[in-house]
Amino acid sequence: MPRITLPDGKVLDFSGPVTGAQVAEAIGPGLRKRAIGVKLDGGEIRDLSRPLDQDCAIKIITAKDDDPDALYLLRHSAAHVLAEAICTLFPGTRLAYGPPVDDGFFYDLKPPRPLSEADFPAIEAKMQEIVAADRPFVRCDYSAQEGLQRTKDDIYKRDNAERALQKGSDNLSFYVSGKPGHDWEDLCMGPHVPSTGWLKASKVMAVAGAYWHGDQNSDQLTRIYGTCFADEKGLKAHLNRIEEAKRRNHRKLGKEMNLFHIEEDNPGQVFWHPNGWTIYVALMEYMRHRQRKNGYVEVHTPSVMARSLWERSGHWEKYRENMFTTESEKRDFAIKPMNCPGHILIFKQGLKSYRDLPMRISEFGSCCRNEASGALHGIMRVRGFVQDDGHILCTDAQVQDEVANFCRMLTDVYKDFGFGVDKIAVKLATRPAQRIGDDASWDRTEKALGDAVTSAGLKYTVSPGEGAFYGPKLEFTLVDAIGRGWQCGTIQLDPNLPGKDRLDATYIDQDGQKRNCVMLHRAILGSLERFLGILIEHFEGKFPLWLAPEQVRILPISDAQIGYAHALRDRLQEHAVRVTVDEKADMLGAKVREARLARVNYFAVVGGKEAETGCVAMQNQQGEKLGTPTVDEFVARILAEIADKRLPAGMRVAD
RNA sequence: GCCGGUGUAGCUCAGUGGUAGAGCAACGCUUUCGUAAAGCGUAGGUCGUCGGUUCAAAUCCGACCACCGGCUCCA
Repeated sequence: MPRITLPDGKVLDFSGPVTGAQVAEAIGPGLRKRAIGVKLDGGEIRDLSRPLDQDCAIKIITAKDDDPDALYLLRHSAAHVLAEAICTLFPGTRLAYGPPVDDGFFYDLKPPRPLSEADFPAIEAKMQEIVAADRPFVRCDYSAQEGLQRTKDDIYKRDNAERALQKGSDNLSFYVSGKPGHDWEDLCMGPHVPSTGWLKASKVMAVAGAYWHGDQNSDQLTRIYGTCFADEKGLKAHLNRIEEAKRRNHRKLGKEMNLFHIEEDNPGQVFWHPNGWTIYVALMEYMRHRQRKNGYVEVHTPSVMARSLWERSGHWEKYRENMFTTESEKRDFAIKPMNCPGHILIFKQGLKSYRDLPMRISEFGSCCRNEASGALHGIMRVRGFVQDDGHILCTDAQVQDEVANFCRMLTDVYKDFGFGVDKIAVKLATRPAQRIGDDASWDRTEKALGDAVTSAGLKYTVSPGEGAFYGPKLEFTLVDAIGRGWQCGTIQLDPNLPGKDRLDATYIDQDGQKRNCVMLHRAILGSLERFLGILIEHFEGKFPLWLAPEQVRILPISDAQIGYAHALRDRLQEHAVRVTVDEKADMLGAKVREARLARVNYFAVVGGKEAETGCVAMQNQQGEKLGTPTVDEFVARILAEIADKRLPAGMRVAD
């Protein structure tokens, strides 16, 4: 006699086991028609056709693009349709694994021949056939033995089945797209939508390689990515978002705006051009200012350090593969991949008192890491980069305050780029299986980090087991203007590196005893290269005035105003405004067009009228006319906006 | 590093075995112009690199390099 509680608190009593479909029907036939699944007690999602045999709170899931549960169901089912289409078109295909993921789903499989984008139209056509047939997804449960028998010819599925049994399943479920024993079936735990007809808005997106179980030494599989939405509108919006991301691509804008380039012969290293370096320096100066305000001292440590130092820090053993090394007079050296050892070496100069703690050391640390060639990605993933790095050497007791202060500093910084607390996702990564330190200290430090986040007005989720072997960490992910996440900030507790067995950073405590510090590794922007890449995409190259490479362009209408234009330029330049004059023989319309396409923040049109009255005709990048202020007013407006670090309209964050 | 794709002028791209093209940008001349493209002209390429097939290769084959999408990696 299950009692079913609905989301609005209403309770339905049934005389016997009911299916999700029957509950939906009981609520209303309209709902029944739109229902695709049911969610139990906020957790498990179940097929509409399966019984609900116990009291539970349920949500009937309907096909909606804004419901993650609905998308999960649709995409999981669409993965089956994709797999069926490929198996039909390419007989002999072995299936491995096909889960829903962010933005869609994939299916890992081994086709008889390599698949490429050229195969997509045929696959999509076959999928649409399956969808048009509107065949039901039918769940068939088999005993372990029978289930294994059904997968015996399929090594990956067989492996999956065995794993499921090991995890404690007492039977194995298969889903048939249509009639059992007749239509295509796949070992799968479900759940699925009622029938293939729900999957009209699906699309094959990409092909990629993947390994079985993600293991490089295991079989190489083909991964086909697809996506599915509740309706065409959702799919179209998704495709538009992809187009939008392409428009904002930092590599494209970097070229267009002449910010940087990367030489083909020198992969992973950025050549910053004047425009790009202007932004880079502005970022660095900004962070320097923030760090000073938060009690950091700035240092600079060598780029090349001897092997012996890296051996003591443990990097030579654990991080060797990612380090560029060199040699001089028979001694090995490495280019630094991290700044932490250098900072500890500075700390260790001279005897430190408890009064010196916490010591907050910052460095715009230029690091090189030998990233795998396939991992390189524009300026987002490079081999040479600069971090807004910092290490806080302190006592255990100071950790929580230091982390809380850090969180506040971080939210202040992110706000200046338009990322309010609602755009910052925080993850607390806790103790991994392989770790040092006792459980009591992990309990304490994990709690300290969590409490520090909360006290800064942020919320966090826990990633169990994701911490480093020596301590827990926080990771801060920014959500950009088009909804993508970028992990930037981090703070990580480390008692290992400053410990006795490593670099042995000590201080004399109040009681005269020598004790080891703990250390917090922390960064807010992370790699400046990457952060700048993120900003390019976030702002679509239309930087706030304080960051923009070309803040003002003066457009004389004819050569007669060039003298006036130069005088205006000199006025602005006195205040270090980044300004140019367009002296080309073009007509005004062409100059305006170019200035706007170049994403210049403001342009000042000066013709005969303005020259006579000492004014400028002011306009912004968006093409809004902003009146004809006098030169003094114009300069004042520009300087005020720079000083404010004002963000583009619509991106400002409320206090 | 692995899988799939791509590589032609500064940029965007056309060119499937027979004399390397277009638009934009650049440069020159004319125009001196009032808010998203004035007109005419000139110049610009070892077709990613190396090797092979062929009378002949941007085009076909092989190797390598870089980039793109993923995977992996990120003590």
